[in-house]
Amino acid sequence: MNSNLAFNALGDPTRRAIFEKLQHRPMAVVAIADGLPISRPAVSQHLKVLKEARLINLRTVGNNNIYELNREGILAMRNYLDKFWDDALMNFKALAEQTEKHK
Amino acid sequence: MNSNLAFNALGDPTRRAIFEKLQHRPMAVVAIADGLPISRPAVSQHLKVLKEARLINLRTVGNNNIYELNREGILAMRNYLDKFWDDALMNFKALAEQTEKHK
DNA sequence: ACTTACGGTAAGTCTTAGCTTACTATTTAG
DNA sequence: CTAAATAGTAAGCTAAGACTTACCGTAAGT
Repeated sequence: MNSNLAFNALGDPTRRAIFEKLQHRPMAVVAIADGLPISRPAVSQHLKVLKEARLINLRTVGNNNIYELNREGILAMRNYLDKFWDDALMNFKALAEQTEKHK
Repeated sequence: MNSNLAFNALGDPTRRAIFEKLQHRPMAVVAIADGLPISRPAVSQHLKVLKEARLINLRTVGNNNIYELNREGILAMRNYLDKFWDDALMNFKALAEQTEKHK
């Protein structure tokens, strides 16, 4: 699973802030950078990481680069956590049965 | 929501490795460190971060500190992603309607 | 009691990654 | 056609955090 990149991407608070900004609407880079306490190039670098993690998509309109959420990566993370917890329950159940048998 | 700590915690690849080890069964610190390419104290430090993020729990048995997954933090992350995507869809829908009206 | 195993904390080092400034390219506006 | 606006990349700095060694406590076994 390559949720690895996604977890890594959302591990940074600034990237989470950008991510949550894009929840409201797709935005151009300048708009994303507006309000954030870092420079515009720094934002570009964060966007690159989020894009490679498949958490956001790029759509170019003229000279504007519009970024928007990418359903794919977000649901992949959700599914990872779902499966993770399900598998954990399975393992714990198997472990409990084994311990029981061992008596 | 303080999934912030959780996302931060899982942002590190070593901590993800520890997290996934604990998926199989609860383990003592020495067992967790076994196989990992870092020292035992380093593992302790990672465990502290995971614990503060409510992703794992500590259970002391004699001189053994047994760590195990914490349902609370894991489901909190899952719910965060769920709600995040649902809200995004709502926003996009509202945005589309507004744009339509504007014609 | 003494020793061994477990494991958390402190202090210090060093690498990584996040940031800035500077530069370049492209596109739209006037 | 020139100017202004958008945005990505490069190079270099710096601070954060991941790691190590050393140390200390506590519990269990002999």
